[in-house]
Amino acid sequence: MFLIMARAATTSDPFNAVAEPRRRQILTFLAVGERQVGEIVAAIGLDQPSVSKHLGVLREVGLVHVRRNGRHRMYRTNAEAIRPLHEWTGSFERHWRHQLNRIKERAEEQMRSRSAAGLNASKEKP
Amino acid sequence: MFLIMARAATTSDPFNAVAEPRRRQILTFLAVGERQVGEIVAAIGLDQPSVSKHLGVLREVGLVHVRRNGRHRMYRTNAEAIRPLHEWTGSFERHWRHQLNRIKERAEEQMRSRSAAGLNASKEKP
DNA sequence: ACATTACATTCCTATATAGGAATATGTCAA
DNA sequence: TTGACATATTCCTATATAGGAATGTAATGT
Repeated sequence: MFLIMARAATTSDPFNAVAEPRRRQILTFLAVGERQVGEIVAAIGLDQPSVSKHLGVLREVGLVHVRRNGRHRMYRTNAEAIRPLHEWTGSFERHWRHQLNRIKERAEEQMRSRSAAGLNASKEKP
Repeated sequence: MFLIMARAATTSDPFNAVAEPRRRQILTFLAVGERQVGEIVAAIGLDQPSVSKHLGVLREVGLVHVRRNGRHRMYRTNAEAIRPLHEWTGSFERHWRHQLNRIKERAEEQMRSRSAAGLNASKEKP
């Protein structure tokens, strides 16, 4: 079917879908509650067709849910679909905590060696 | 400078950089400790130039750090750079918790109404 | 100096957008 | 029915890849 893969489709998974800043904006805007497309257009400051297309992508990966209400469509963020991203990034949490600890430890060691070298010569003012 | 924006550059921010599955694989592999390129190639099962290019992208957005060691280059994941993604996705945590609560509540209500309707007719076995 | 090893970079191409413009679809109101 | 309004979809185009092939570069051993 595909000979070469230029780049993964934005519709293939949430990771690709949220790579687009406007879509992240939309998700944040729709997280607080249901909004119709016109409201999103007004809030994001993008033309209506573009917003509809972004919503289409978000729909395909399940990041938003839609409900028809007369001639309006009420969109809302499906936070559940964002959870896998949170969990993947969270798998690195212990590593950044570890990195921070190393930095802190080095800083403390510097403090100690400095005060040991200068004794009370570096007290209060340089 | 730019007339139209086809799609944000992968080198522009971590969100775009981790949109690529192979790069997520690499980040996971490099999270446990320093590894040289050859080891990544062997582990990921991608040709060396491709791995080097992915590493180039990850380098540009600060997701990995490099250290030269003779003719080898030791790469490691910079977990700190993943933190913003974790925090952005985490901003939706209260929403998915809320969604889960609503689902749970509805399920419980169904249970109640079912046992109320069937009384003890639905006990143990259907 | 020279071959070898370990990576990085460049060139090429098919593909997947993202935005703009224009058009289609669907719904309500008079 | 006709019209107005709210959204979605289609067509077009410049752009940014991702992978494959080939090449460039730096460091080490002899």
